[in-house]
Amino acid sequence: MTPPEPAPQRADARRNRARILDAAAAVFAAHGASASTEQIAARAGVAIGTVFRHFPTKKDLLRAIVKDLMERLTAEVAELAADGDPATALFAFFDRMVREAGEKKTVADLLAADAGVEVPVAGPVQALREGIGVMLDRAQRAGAVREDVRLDEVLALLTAACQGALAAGWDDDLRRRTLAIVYTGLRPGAASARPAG
Amino acid sequence: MTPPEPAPQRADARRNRARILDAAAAVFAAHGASASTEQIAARAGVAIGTVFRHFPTKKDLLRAIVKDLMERLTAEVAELAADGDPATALFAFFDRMVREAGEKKTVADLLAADAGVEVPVAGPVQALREGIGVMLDRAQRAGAVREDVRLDEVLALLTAACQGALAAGWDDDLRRRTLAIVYTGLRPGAASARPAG
Amino acid sequence: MTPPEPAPQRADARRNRARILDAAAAVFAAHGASASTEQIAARAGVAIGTVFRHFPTKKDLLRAIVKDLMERLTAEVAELAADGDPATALFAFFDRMVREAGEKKTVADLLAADAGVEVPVAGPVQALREGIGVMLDRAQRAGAVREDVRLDEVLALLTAACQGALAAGWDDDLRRRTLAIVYTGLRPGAASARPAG
Amino acid sequence: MTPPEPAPQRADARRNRARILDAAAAVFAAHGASASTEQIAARAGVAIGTVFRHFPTKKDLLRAIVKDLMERLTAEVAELAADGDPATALFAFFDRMVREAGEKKTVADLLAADAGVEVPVAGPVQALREGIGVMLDRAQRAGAVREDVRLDEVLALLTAACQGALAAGWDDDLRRRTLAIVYTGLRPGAASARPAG
DNA sequence: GATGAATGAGTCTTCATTCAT
DNA sequence: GATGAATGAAGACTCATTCAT
Repeated sequence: MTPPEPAPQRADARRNRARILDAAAAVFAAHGASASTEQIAARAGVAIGTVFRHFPTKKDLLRAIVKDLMERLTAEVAELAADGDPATALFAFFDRMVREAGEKKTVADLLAADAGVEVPVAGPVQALREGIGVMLDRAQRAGAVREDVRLDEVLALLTAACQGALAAGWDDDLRRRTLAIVYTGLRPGAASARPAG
Repeated sequence: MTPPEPAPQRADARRNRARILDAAAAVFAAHGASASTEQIAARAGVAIGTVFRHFPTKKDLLRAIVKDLMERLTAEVAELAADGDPATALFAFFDRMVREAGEKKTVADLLAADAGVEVPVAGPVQALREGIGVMLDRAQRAGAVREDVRLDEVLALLTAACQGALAAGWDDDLRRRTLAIVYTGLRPGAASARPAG
Repeated sequence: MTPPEPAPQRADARRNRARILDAAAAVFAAHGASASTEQIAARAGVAIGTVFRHFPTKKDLLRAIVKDLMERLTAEVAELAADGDPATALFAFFDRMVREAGEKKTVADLLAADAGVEVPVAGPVQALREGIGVMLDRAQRAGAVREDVRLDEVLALLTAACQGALAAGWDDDLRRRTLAIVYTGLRPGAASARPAG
Repeated sequence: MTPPEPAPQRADARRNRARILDAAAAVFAAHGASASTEQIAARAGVAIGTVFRHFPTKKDLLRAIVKDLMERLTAEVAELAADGDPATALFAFFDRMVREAGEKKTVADLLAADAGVEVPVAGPVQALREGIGVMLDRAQRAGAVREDVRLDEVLALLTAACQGALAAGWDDDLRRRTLAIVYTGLRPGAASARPAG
């Protein structure tokens, strides 16, 4: 019936909405999805009622964060897929996401289609998937990624790296070194390590 | 005052302790660390008071599970490090852990030094770290892993893979394909993919 | 400071006031006095601030509705008491009120001097009471109601019937049959049923 | 699966359960079903958690009170229907219920199949209905109630009287006088007052 | 030692009311 | 005057932890 959060009209409301979203992202990032709504309100500098006026449910708040993120990511993907250097776009995106994951718990949580948040990942994630698919394709055509690598594995590696960075708190150096190994695994010119079983 | 869990004397107490540990592992695996203590008591078939007699705090229970697991893993590592084929032991261990992670949430949670549980990973994880270090060393000497790979990256990759498998629910095939890429990255004989920045 | 609701001057204000009153009557009738003010505002097609500008308190709103109703009823009573057939006016009024009670929760709530609303029934209800008293008097003089019936009982019966109809949702047939019994009890020519104790 | 509240075994638990039930009856009677659970806990002299341990939901508490009451009433009805004087049992029961209604809000609320409490009136109320039906039958055979009165009207009158007494707070004298009129209406030997429409 | 009832702080959510726009 | 966002005090309910039995 009513659209699910159509961005308020009044300036203060819009400002608060943004503040809450930021605060929530930060708090959830720091303490996980079980952080209390009060904390978020406090951090956003509003009363708790305001949080609930904007997001009637904690789930709604989570969803909104994820959606926000999705949109940003999808845009990035689209841009890189269209304009980026075929040989490096995929890796650049990989880098960016993993770095961000270290900061925002949500990034990783969303990639894992769980989080108990029942995100309507259907549409948005598909877009992301497709964008990455395009980058993979172009990278393979450019000879930057071996032919037998499939999208599923790339997504799995991306998820894993994000989750890992998030959970273990990789610093810049560790992230670079670790991803380097992954990239090497993706590049052509090495003996495949396909295991027997 | 009292040492941190001095294995009870009475037979039933010892039995209960074990039951609770099992139940807790299962329940936490299924519902995450936010599962209620009541649930665990129910599954263990004891009253809630009994759980708290054995583990005065939920954290203590978590810690005990982690310790248990750690000991099991350390034993495995030690065995593989001592007796396994230098060229494959590391990969075998990798496989085993990632597979298990898909089943037991705890495995991954512990690897991530977080879980909001402040596990005293200090001692136990060090043992694991050392064991893996030995395997890495032997693998490098056997020419199965390139020289410039360091223990930190291996642990990061392991953590990441476990978390990824856990969060996204990799099936056997996906796990195999994904890890194959990682292993290729670890093997010598490919152009290093060390990125500029 | 300000008199208790000095009928606004501006045309739109007056219109809004009426709309709110109507909406409130309908909403309270449907969901009881615990319905939210937001609902009323929505139904009235105004913002919530407007409701509170006209009625600074929820209680004030309730009171206003009751007052409105009271005035309407009092007018009816006055008319029936003056112009109606002495022998039937009382019963006609009875019928009307009970029927309405089935629809408007408020009618009954107000008759019961409670509703947790502390209605200042003082003045208005007195008017109603007097009107009904007149009708009772005339009915008794016309021989339509036995002599020993007092106003208190009539009011009690009226209250009871309204509440009953309201709570149990009497349909037309049930209302007719049930009130018939009451009327028979009020009519002369039957052995009194005054109980011993 | 589990029975809906099988009376606890431990003495203190049983005692608390009873206290809570009493407190709830009193508090709900005084302030209606919207009274807060805290109030009840306070009055019962227990912590709020205890109330929820015994009755996981406010509704459950309401239900339990109603059930209690139902059982008591049903027993009374059964007794009166079996052993009472056919000519007076119905009126005696009427008296008793209306008197009680003045004290316990719940009595009336339950009779009205509403209260927003979704009482499982199905079974229990049927028992009550039947018992009253028997009393009505016997009264009619004994010539104490006119033939054309049906069970529905009797129940409607009972509901109405209870609600009225409850809402308006009839004192002993008013109750007696008011019910006398109703009883007269039920007795044979008066011209029926069936209205035209 | 085991049991399970009691405790009470903490969480999400609602809603009357206030106030900036 | 109207609008609708912000406030914050309750209220229902959960759950780790304590303690009488």
